[in-house]
Amino acid sequence: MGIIERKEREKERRRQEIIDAAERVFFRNGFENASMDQVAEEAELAKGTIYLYFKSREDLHWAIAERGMQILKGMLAERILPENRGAENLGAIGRCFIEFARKYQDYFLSILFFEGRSLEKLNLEPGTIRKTFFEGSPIMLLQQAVEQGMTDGSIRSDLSASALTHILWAQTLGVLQVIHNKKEVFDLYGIGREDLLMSHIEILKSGIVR
Amino acid sequence: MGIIERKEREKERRRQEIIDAAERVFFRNGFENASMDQVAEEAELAKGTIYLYFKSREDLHWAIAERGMQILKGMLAERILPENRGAENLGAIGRCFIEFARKYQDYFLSILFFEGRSLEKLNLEPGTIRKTFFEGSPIMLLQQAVEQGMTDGSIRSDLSASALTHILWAQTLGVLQVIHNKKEVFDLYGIGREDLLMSHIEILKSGIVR
DNA sequence: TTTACAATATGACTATTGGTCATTTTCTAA
DNA sequence: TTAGAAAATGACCAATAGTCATATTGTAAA
Repeated sequence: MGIIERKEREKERRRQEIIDAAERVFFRNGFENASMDQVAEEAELAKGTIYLYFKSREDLHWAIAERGMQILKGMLAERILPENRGAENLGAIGRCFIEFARKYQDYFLSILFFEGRSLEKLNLEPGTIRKTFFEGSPIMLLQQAVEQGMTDGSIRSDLSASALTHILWAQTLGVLQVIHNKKEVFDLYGIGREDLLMSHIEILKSGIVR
Repeated sequence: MGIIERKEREKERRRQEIIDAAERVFFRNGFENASMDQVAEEAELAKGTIYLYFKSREDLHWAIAERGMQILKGMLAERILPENRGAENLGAIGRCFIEFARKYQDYFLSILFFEGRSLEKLNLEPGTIRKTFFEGSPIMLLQQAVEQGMTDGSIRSDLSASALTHILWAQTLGVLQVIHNKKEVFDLYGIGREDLLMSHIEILKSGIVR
């Protein structure tokens, strides 16, 4: 029965096409302003069809963020070298994250969007959150580097690896978020955004490297 | 002309009453679900009247966040002791921030809300942002403690005080945010939220105390 | 007291938009 | 050829932010 498989492929392709269209609309107009009607028009489908593939606007938005997560994960995977010590890899990860935020601003913002909402009332399929934020997530790569660093002695090991991992992620996210959201305020006060990032990395290094 | 002044007082009082009502509605139903009709009803005013005092829903929401900022500032001011060294004060500030987030969760969330959006497209009166986030903001108290610590030698002084200040704020906010938003995920994986906070403080201390 | 005017308040109305569902079209297998 | 499943449609609904012509209230001058 090759037909069933073909249909599945077509279904998946349509799903991707809808995400493609949604990206164009969301990225062009901003997440707050883009409407489902616009997405439908961009996808050249009726609005009802969109809802056959995504159960809500949020769901569609989430799909975009997931793409971002995958891109980030791919970038990180390239930079983490097994022959390096944990601490070095961590530095590479930090710089990589910053590069990602710059290079794929739109994807980065879509990730930021969900990091900034309570997952509790997001009404996603059970397992989705776990999948996106843990298994298969960039955070896990971070955690591996942390664990390696604790083993090879380049990173302090008096804190739990998972706690340390999530702290690093959260702190960095917080800094990137603030830098992005308060752009013009920092400009106004002559506080260099580049400086903020460098200071952040430097503080972290002093805080965890042994 | 006492009448003009009385009218001004009454106008300000009405403004505060509207914020009171909005708080009740927003806190009860959550920021996303509360409607302006509900606020109007709770305030026993017509909806149009609300818009005489606040130019948008966002504006009203902002007023709530500002109250939160003032409460936090008051709490911080109590804990910062001039006789302490900068580093000690910083520790106190960190713990105080965490206490605030716990004790005034609703206000904390309203602050988080705006820290998580781009101020750029917030369409606030010019000066409002500066006032809320800089002059008269809790961040300034933080900065004073940082500067004091640099002077008395308890805090590293190889980074600019303002950069360090905003980094600390942003990192801590990021951690609190993630802890709040991913509650159940952390529970699921047995990562203690208390641990995360303690680790965060510990890492910061190692990173900036000299 | 009366009048004129400004400040304040009202609520019906509009426009936008997320989401639904009865109906139609397309595809597949018997 | 046909019956029925799968996919697609778009008119429609409900919720809600924001507006504005009208009404009410308060004040000062005639």
